[in-house]
Amino acid sequence: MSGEHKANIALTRRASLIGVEAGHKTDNSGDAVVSLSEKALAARGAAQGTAYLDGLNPEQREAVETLDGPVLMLAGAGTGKTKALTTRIVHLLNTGRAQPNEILAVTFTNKAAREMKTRVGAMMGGAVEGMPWLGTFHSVCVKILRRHAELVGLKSNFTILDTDDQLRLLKQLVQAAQIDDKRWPARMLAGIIDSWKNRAWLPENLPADEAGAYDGRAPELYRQYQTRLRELNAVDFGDILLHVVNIFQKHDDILAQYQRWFKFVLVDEYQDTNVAQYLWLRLLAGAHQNICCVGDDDQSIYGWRGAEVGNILRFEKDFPGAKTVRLEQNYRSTPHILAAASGVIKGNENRLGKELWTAETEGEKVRLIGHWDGEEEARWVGEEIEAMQRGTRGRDKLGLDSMAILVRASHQMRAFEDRFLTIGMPYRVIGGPRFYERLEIRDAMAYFRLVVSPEDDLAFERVVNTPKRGLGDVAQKKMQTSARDNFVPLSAGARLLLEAKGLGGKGAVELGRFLDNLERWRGLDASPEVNHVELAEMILDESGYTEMWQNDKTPEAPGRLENLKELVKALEQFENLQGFLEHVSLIMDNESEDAAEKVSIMTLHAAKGLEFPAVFLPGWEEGLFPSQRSMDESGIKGLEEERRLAYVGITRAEEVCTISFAGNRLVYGQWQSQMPSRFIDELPEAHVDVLTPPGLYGGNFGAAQPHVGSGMSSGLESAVADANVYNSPGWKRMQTRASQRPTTQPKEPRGQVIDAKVVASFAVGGRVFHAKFGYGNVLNVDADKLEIAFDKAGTKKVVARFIVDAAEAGNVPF
DNA sequence: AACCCAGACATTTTT
DNA sequence: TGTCTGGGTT
Repeated sequence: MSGEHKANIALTRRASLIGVEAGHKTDNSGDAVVSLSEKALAARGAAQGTAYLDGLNPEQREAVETLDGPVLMLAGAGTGKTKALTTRIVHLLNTGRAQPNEILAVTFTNKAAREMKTRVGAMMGGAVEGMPWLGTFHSVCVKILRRHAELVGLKSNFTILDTDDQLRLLKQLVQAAQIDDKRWPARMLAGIIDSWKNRAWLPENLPADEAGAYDGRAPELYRQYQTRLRELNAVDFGDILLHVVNIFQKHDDILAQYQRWFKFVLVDEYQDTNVAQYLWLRLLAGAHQNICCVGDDDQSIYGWRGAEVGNILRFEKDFPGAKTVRLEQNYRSTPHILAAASGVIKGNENRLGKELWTAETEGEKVRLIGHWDGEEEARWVGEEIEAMQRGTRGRDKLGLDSMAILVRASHQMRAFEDRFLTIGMPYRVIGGPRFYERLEIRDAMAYFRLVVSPEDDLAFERVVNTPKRGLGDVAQKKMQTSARDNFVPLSAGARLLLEAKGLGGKGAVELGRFLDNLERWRGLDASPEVNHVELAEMILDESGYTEMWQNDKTPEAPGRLENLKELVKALEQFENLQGFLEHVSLIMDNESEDAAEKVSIMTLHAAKGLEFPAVFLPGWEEGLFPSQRSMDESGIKGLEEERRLAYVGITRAEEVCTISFAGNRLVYGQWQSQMPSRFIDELPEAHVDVLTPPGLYGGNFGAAQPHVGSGMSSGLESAVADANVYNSPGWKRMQTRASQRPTTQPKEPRGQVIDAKVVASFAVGGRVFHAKFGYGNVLNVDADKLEIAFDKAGTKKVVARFIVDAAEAGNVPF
C-alpha cells in the first residue's frame, strides 16, 4: 500500500475539504471568514497597491519583504510583531506569491490565531477567504491527522482527551500494574509521558537513560497507555503533534505533498516551540526553506512545559543562510520602563541580543516600594489604583481597564481580592479554569460523545452514574468485566450484562433506561429532522443531568446551569454534534467579555502578549520571585527563565510600572520574612524611583547599583551570576548601599532604621521584639537572618531588619 | 451513596 | 492557612 496512491487520495480529499471549509460554519475559528472579493483578486498578482507597507518601519519592512528563504524575526516586546507578521501574509497574497491555502501560519493560542485572521482580513479590505491553515499548532495538526489517522492506527473521528481524561486513564493503568500510587502518583507519570511526547519520543525509541523513570515502570506504562489510546480511538494533546511528526517521518510521499502545499510557513512565538513542534516545522519547511519564525528569546517563559529556547537560539544553524531581522523599536512603553527591563534581562547569558528603544522621551521612572507585609502591599496598591483613577500627580486619569496587577503565582492574588472586596474595587481575574475544563461541561460533553461514539469508554465511565443511577463500584466492575470478556466497548458490555441478568434492583432498571436513551438519542442524531441543538438540550434534560443541578443547592449550581446553557448555545455554530466534538477541546477559550471597568489581576504568564498603561508587579521577593522551586529544579536555567518573566512583566507597562515587595508574607498560614528579589538589585538605579511607603520606616529599600550582575557580559560576571543562584547577595548590597545613600527623608525619625551594622548587634540568647510575632529569644544568628524562639509564635527565621532589641521595642511604631 | 475526618499539599498551564 | 483527596464509616 503505498504512499503514492494514498497521497493522491489525500490530495483530492484535501482539495474538497478546503472547498467546503471556506466560509463554512465548521471552520472552527469562526470569524473573519469572508470570501475573496473580485477587487482583491484583481489586485493579486499585479503586485500593485502596496500601501500597506508604508506604515512599517525599516526593519519591519525588511521582515515583510524578505519572502524567500528562512527569516528569523526577533521581535522584542511591543515592537509590532503581529503587525509585521500579518503584513507579511498580506504581502504574500498581494504579490501573488501564494494563495490563502498555500500559507501555513501557526500560533500557540486560539486568540492569537483569531487576531491574525481578523487583521489579515481587515488589511485585505475585508476580502480574504478564511485561510484554512492559519491556526494553532494543535488545530492545524488535528486537521492533518484526521486525514491520515489510519496510518497511526486511529480512525479519523478520534476523540481528543483533555488532561483529566488522560489522568483517569493513566490511573487505571497504574492500578492495573499494581503500583502504589501513593508513592508513584499517576500525575507524575502523566508528566513524564507528556515530556516525552514533547520531545517526540515514541515508546519504541525512548533513549536508554529514560528507562529508570517512575521506578523503572514508565516506559512500559507509556507503551500500554498508547495502546489503550488507540483502542479508544483517542489522542491526548501531546499525541496530536507526535503522530503527525511520526507520519511525516515515515511517509516521505505524504510529507512531500504537504511541503508542496505549504509554500510559505510562518510561525508565531517561536521561542515557545517544543521539540515535536520544531521537528514538525523543520520537516515541512525542509524542502523550500520558506519559513519565517517570529519570536523573542527574552520572552521564553514556558520552558517548564517543554518549550526549548534553544530552538530560537539555533535558528541560524538550523536554517543556513537565514536572514535575521531585529525589531527593536518599541511602541509601547516609556524609555524608563524599557531601560529597567533591559537592565534586568541583561543578567541572562545566552541571549541573541537585542535592546529595545523608543522614540518617546517623556515618562515616569519605574516605581519601587517596599512594604511591611503582603496585606499592607495590597492595601497600598488599592489606594494607588484609586489615586490613578482620580488622576493625581500630573498624571492623566486612568480607567480601571488600564490597570493590571501581575503576580508570579496565583496564590498571591488572594491578598488583592480580599482587599478589593473590602474597598469595593471592581476587579477581574484572568486565567483560572477554562470553560471546557469545568465539571459540568465535561459531563455534558461526555454525554454527547457517547451519543456520537458508543465505543467511547471514558465518556461512558464518566456519566453512567452521573446523575446517580444506583450504579456504584460493584455494578461498574461488572460492566467492565462483561465488556472485557466479550471484547466489546463498555456500553455494549453493559447491555450484555443486563441481558444476562447479571444486575438486579433499581440499578438494572436505571441502566436499562440509560442504555435505551443512548440508543434513541443516537437515532435522533442520525435523523435529519432533529436539530442538533435541540437534541443536545434533550439529552441533558432526559438524562436527568439538568435536573441534578437544579436540585443541587450549593452556591455554584446556578452558575453551572448557566454554563450548560452557554454550551448548548455554542453548538449553534456547528453543523452537528460530531462537528462540535471534533473542535471543542481545542477551541473553547475563556474569553468572557465583560463590559464593566475593572482592574485585572493575573499571573505573569497569563499577561504575555498583553499591555496596560499602568502595571503593578507585587511580590518581588527572593523565593517567591524568582521562585525558589524554579531555581531548585532547574538551577541557573530556572533563574534565567524567572528573569525573563520579570522582563515580560515590566514590558507589559505602557506608562507606569510599579514594582513592590513585602518584608513579611503569610505563606500557608505561616509568617515568613524574606529578602527583596535579586531582580530589584538588577534594576538600573537611574530609571527607578524609590517611593517611601506611608507610615513605614524610611527609605531603607532601594534600587541597586546598576553594574552589579548586569552590564556587559564577561566571563567573570557569569561566574558571579552562577554563584548567585543559591545565595543572593542582593539584599546585602542593598543594605550597604542604603547606608551610603541618603535615605529618602524618613517621615519621622521615630521609625527605626535598622541597617547592616545593627544586625551584628544581635547576640544569641538576646531578648528581641518583632512586630508580628512579639517577643522572643535569639537562638541563632546566620548572616542577616536570625532564628528566634518567639514566646507565642514559635521558632522562626527572620531577617534581622525586622527585629529590634526588646529594650527598644517601646519606641517602635508598629 | 452520603458523609466525615485525617493528612497531604501547596508555581507558572498557550492546546 | 485553606483546599482537596482518599479511606473509612454510617
